[in-house]
Amino acid sequence: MPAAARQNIESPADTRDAAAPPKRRAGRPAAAVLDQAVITSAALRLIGKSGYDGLTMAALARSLDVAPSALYNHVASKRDVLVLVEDHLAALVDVSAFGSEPWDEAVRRWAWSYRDVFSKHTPLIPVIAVLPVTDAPQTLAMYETVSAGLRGAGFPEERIISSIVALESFIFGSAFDVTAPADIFDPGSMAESTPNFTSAVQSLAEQGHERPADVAFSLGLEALISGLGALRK
Amino acid sequence: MPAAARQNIESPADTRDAAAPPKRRAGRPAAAVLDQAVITSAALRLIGKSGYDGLTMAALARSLDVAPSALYNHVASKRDVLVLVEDHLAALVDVSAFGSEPWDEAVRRWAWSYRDVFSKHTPLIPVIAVLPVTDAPQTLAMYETVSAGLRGAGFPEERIISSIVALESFIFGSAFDVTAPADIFDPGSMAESTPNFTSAVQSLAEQGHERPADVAFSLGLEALISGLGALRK
DNA sequence: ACCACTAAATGAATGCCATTCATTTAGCAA
DNA sequence: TTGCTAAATGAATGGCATTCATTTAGTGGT
Repeated sequence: MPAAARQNIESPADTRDAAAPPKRRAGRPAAAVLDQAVITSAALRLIGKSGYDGLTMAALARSLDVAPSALYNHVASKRDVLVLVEDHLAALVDVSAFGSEPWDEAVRRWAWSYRDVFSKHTPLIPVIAVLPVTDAPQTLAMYETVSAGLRGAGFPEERIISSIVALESFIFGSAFDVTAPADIFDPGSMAESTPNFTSAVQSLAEQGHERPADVAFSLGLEALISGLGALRK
Repeated sequence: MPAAARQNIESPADTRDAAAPPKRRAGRPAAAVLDQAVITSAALRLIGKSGYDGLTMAALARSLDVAPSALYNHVASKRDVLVLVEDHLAALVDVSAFGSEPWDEAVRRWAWSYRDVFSKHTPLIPVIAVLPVTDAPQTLAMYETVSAGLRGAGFPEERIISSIVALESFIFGSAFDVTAPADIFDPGSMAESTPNFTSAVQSLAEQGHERPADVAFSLGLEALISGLGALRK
């Protein structure tokens, strides 16, 4: 299966229609049905419709009107499918402000965009966080842009990667936070034994923020931006 | 499916009791074998030995010399087992510096300890991050201590929870980072097309830090501490 | 024009998995 | 003594990712 090697994610393709044409028995098709781009966009469609629980190799194959085993001619494992999806999403993260805006504003827009994209795809985070950059070219391209931006802003060379990692860690953690239920901090019957926590929760609730996760994200992000910025040359 | 191959719980791979005990047929035991504490510690032992991939309901039952279905008398689902484990770990996080040290030093110790505990248990993070506090009393106790500490340090009431969430998001993200492979940032064949990133990686590597993840964590944590601290009353 | 080779499909099989359920029985309360 | 219930069993269900032998349509070489 030499063709199953990863890399290079192209743009999405067609929308497969549901009308089932005459089913061939086996053998080489008139034209190859599958490739990594087709698999990636089918996976994204499936995730959008059924969530990550619905993303199974069987369901993915079904959505492409293909046998599950056929996928393995193009992908070595389900994890590979997740990597393809991840790299596709990385291209959606907005890095456009690097080069046109001051560094801190560029970081701000990048971080919000990054969090927003992956808050809808939190099951990918454990995959991304330990994924060698080589396997994800779009992700690598994002890092290149951010690195260049920080260097241009006067970040010392040896602190650029650490700064990105710190920001990214915060972003990933915050992406989970977005998906938490609204009442996650309701102490319920334990309220009496946790007075400080309970009143802090109450006090935040009284502020009536629409999305409390945004408040925490803004707070942390601004702290990181000013803290990291203070260490520039 | 052949019933013979389905379940062999009488596997000799038993760590608990080398002497084969007389196996009862069914019915109520002389004394109940299982409860949540027993299940929790067996799960921790199993995770320590085989990792989270090895934590299956079947393996857990086997380690307790019990049928898999017996677990469901004490736990509603595998997720429940994970919650039990999570709450056990929360009790290991060091909050002792709150009350005996200045707030920033207390936060520092808490954060490092929190990260260290969960960096060995990253599969729990997607569970914790959306878990209502009511379901995890030890975790709630931790929040109470931290809340009290921040209040004592002059944090405005309505910013306490957001500050904790920001710190916790950073901690969770950083816990993943600890488990990343050492060469995660090796650009490989893409080095030429990513000069800024590549030289930043190179420059960090030349510093020769033993654990690069610790550098990023320290950098981000100190930024958060000073940024959040600046907003006190 | 033939032929060999190979990429890309099939469908069956493997060995997992979590969870459900009818059944059994020990021990306690009445 | 009777009857109820908690806590166990073992079988069954319907998933899951992955592997493999097999098939066949094109393609490149002669």
